[in-house]
This record gives sequence, structure tokens and C-alpha cells, in this order.
Amino acid sequence: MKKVTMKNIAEMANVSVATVSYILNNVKNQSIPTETRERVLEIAKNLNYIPNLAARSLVKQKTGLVGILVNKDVHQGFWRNLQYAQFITELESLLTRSGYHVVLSSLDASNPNPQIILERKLDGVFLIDANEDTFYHISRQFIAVPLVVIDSVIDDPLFFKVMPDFESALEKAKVLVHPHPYFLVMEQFNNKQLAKKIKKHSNLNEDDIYMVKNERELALFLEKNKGKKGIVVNEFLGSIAAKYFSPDDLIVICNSECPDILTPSIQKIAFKSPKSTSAFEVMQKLIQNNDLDKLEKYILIGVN
Amino acid sequence: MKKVTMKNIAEMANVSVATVSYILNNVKNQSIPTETRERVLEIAKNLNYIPNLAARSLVKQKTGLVGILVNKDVHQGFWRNLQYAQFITELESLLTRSGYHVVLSSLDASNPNPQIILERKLDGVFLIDANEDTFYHISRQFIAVPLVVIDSVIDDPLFFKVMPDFESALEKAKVLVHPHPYFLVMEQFNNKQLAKKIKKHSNLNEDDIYMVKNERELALFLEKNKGKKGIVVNEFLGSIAAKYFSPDDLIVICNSECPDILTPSIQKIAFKSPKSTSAFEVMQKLIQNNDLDKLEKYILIGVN
DNA sequence: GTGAAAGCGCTAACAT
DNA sequence: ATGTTAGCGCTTTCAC
Repeated sequence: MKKVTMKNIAEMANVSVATVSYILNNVKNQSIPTETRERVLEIAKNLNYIPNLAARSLVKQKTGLVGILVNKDVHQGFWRNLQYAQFITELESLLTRSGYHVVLSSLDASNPNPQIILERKLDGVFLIDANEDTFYHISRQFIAVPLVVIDSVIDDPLFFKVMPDFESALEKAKVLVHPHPYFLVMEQFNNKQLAKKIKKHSNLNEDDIYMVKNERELALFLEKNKGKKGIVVNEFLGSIAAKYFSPDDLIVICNSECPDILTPSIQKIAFKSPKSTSAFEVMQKLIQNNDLDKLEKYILIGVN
Repeated sequence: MKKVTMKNIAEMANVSVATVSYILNNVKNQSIPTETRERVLEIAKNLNYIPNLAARSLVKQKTGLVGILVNKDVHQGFWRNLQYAQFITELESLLTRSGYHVVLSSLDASNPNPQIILERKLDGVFLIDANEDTFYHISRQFIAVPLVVIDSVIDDPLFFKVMPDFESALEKAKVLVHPHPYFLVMEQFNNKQLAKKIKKHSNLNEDDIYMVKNERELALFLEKNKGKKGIVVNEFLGSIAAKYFSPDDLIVICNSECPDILTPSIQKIAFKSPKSTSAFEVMQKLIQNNDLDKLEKYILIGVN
């Protein structure tokens, strides 16, 4: 039951650790007689050898760890934790399948501490809903680390960003509400630029936009806007809104890939290919330093 | 911008790496003159030194990594990914606050590969919805690793399990449906024993129990059971069910800590203290080898 | 073909 | 009070 190392295998097989390493890692350009190879492999299997990735990381200068960092506000509603569930799950799955391990960490939006990136020597980082105030501070520290920013507008050509094409989504929504008067409900994103962008494309003035603080206030806002039609960004927020507002008058922009959580009578606008796939692909290219010049800095997921 | 190590600091400060280590880690029983201490600290700060945790892990034989492993079926509905979102978020938060880093990994229920536990030398592991068929296989490999099993009935007194008290929840639900005929809708848990237990406590026979395969079939089952009352395990499943069934006749057992996602007209049964807190506390005790004998092997979260 | 040895960045026992 | 040293488990160069 005790941990077994290459040294143990080497001793049992009467070879050096170097040889064991060559065999176990299938190193090219090292001709090993089949006999030895099989003997070592056999012993490794019997001993149930599992490599220690921390040790390997140290010498390889690659950890195989990728971070998913989620910016969070202490006071955010419970549904905020649902919004990235699907995305994170899919992303984790893609990463795991390509041999990475995923480190998940929430950042305190008011004081994000990205120490973990450097401490754990993450090979890549996905940052969700970045707080741009602190982003620049942070980002300078690890320019060398591949970084993909999700759902965040960042005025820096250095970084790659993936997000839904809210502009098109809103265009579509506006067609659907037309010609009724309407309002907009959305989260208080930590990334204020994104909020700004969405507001702008809604063509509404501040009075008709509510950025959700909590469920009670949301209910009040909806109460005040009876008779209008409402555009809600996000299906979970939409679910909550539907508790206080006629579903038939709601158009929900589904940016969490869970449109089916909504009551059928709500009109839905969904996005194309999952964000996770795009995010993953960008990261792969970043890590492999591949085709970077061909890659757009902003990758927008189109509406369906 | 290049990585800075203790060696760099040592050289700049004209001391040995050992001294730097002592100072940076505030090692007891090592008297360091304030002058030296401050000089080293100053230099470390200026260079923006960040310790390499892989290296530290190697010598300390503790990685500071805790795993959250989620057993998943390839064909499961999208809402399954929501069910643990809140739990995982809270758990991550607790762990991060106590200095652990979280590794998130999904396991393929039909062929769970827990390599990661040993490869990454995880200090502890939360396993969600364990597949008992393969559990024993797996578990033998890492008896030494603190393991907390979530939402899984495992007939092995060796492991600690945390889950909602479904028995009480069902008691309560049965009171609410009484005297109407009723049916039960629940997930196809990967942990079949849990399903079995819930079924048993529902007092129903197989015909009146539907374990969800997909949304279409669920809709058919609900259609067939019009007129009865329905008990649904899980609020997200409840949301889906409410698309096809009168909400007033639904009682939902909310095991995802998101009862507020449901339409108000649905009757809800919720649980007390969050599961995450209990799970976390058990893990802490396990890791510290603390009061283990006082600890129940099954920790049930009571209904509200 | 195989292995000795250096070294990744860090800690800790032991000298001095 | 500080430094020397021996690793932790692994990879990889270079010599044999």
C-alpha cells in the first residue's frame, strides 16, 4: 500500500532509474531490448506504479495544470453559481480528455488574488467575468501564462477573449419585442465594460435597465414594469424573473447553455456552438503557440 | 519577468537558501536577527517572489491539493451539471479559504479512472455520486487518502459519507401529498444504492417511480400520471417536470440548495445546513486525523 | 543499450 | 545565528 517510485522498480528489475524512465515514458531514440522493456513494464504494473506529477513538473517545467478562475462577488445571488456550471463542466471535460488537470478557484472580485497561477505554475488560465479594475494589476505578473478571458470586455489587445455575441442577441430580442415598450434585466457583471456594452446595444436608457442586486429588488422592478415586455439576460435570471412577471412577455437571452430550464412560453434566444469549445481551442493554440496571428482577439459566439 | 527562486534571493542577500527558507516560512526555533530577516523579506518582495508549490510538495509530502471528483454518465441530461454547482462552489470556497487548492475532475461512471488522486498526490478527495460497482476496485488503491463520499450509499464502514436525509424528506413529502395517489420522479443516480433507498422510503411500487432517462420520456411519464400528485427529487429536475405537469400538484425535494429556482406554486422540501459545510468539516477532521472515532460514518443533512 | 549524475525548487536535520 | 547537505521523485545529458 505504500507509494512506489521508479527507484523501487529499478531495484527490482536490476536496471537504473534512467532506464525505467525511458521505458515508462516510451522515450524515442532510446533503443531498449524488448526483454528489458517487458520486464520493467511488468514490474511497474505489478507494483501498481503511478508517476508523481509534482516531481515531473519540477523538471519538465510544465505542470499539466490548467486553472479555471471565477471572479465572484460576495453578495451575488445563488443563481450566479449556476450560470457557469455548464461551461465549466464542458471545459473541464475537454481539458481532462486532452490530458490536463483542472484547478478550480474563485476569486474575490473586490480583491482578486491570482497567486495560485504562479504558485501552482499553471500552464494556462481561464478567467471568467474579469474585474478590469484589478485585471491590469494582475495580468502584468504573468504575461508569460496563456490566458483566455471569458465574458469580459478588456481593452487590451494582448489577451484573448471569448464571449457570446450579445449585440446580435439583442438585435434579435428587439425584433421580438417590437413594437412594445420594453425593459432589460441583467446581472451586475464584475466586468463593467460588458455591462456597458450590453446596455448600449439595448437602446434603452438607464431607467429601463435593471442590474440585479437581489431577488426582492428584482421583483419590485418587474412589478413597476408590468405591461411592458422584458428582455432578460441569462436563463437562470429568467427563471427567477418568471416568478414575478408574465412569462409570455419575457424574452430570455440564454448565455448559460441551459435554455431548456425555462418554461416553454418564454421566448428564448440561444447561442451557437458552446463557448467551452471555442475557449478550449484558443487555449490549445496558446499553449502550443500555434497560429496565434490568425486568431482574433475577440471571439464571439453567434446567436442561433 | 522571469521566475525568481529562493536561490536568487539568497544570492542577493548574501545568505544561504536555508536562511531564506527559514525567514520566508517563519520557521520556529530559528532565531534570525531582525536585520537579516528584514533584508531578505525586502528582497523577496522586490523580486516578487512566489514559492513553487510543486517543489514544496515534493519534500513536504503534502500537496495542499484536494480533489472534487464527480461521477458522470455520458448520456445524462444537461440539468445534472447544475445539481452540484452550488455544492461545489461552496466547497471550493471553504477549501480555498483554508489554504487548499481544488482539483476538479469528472469521472466516467462506466469506467472511472481515479489515477489523478495518486498522480497529483491529493491530500483529500470528495467523491460525488460514487458508482459502487467500481468503487471498491478504486478505493483499495488509496486507502491512505482521506475520502469523503457525497450522495452515495456505500456498504463499507471504512468511508465517510455525507448526504441529505432523504428518508425524512420523503416522510414529509408523503404527508403533503396525502391522501392523493402519487408518483415519484428522480434521477438515475450512478450510485444505485441511493436510488434503492429512496425508492424504498417512497412506499411506491416500480410503476409509480420514474428514473429519468431524458426529457422526452419524462414528459410521457408525467402525461400518463395526470391527476396524481408527484414527488420530484431535485429542484432542477422539478423545473423540467413543471414544464409538463401542473406545478400545484408537484412536491419537490430540493437537494441542490436552489429551491428558489422553482415556481412559487410548487411545494418545496429543503434541507438544513449546507451539505458543503458538513462535507468540509469531515474532511478537515480526516486530514488532521482528529476525533475520527466520534464521527459518524453516515452524516445526514436534516430537512428544514 | 545502459547508467551515473546533475538538477528542477524547496525543506530540514545537522554542523558549525 | 547561519550554512552545509541530503534528499523529495523525476527527466535528460553525456559518457561508457
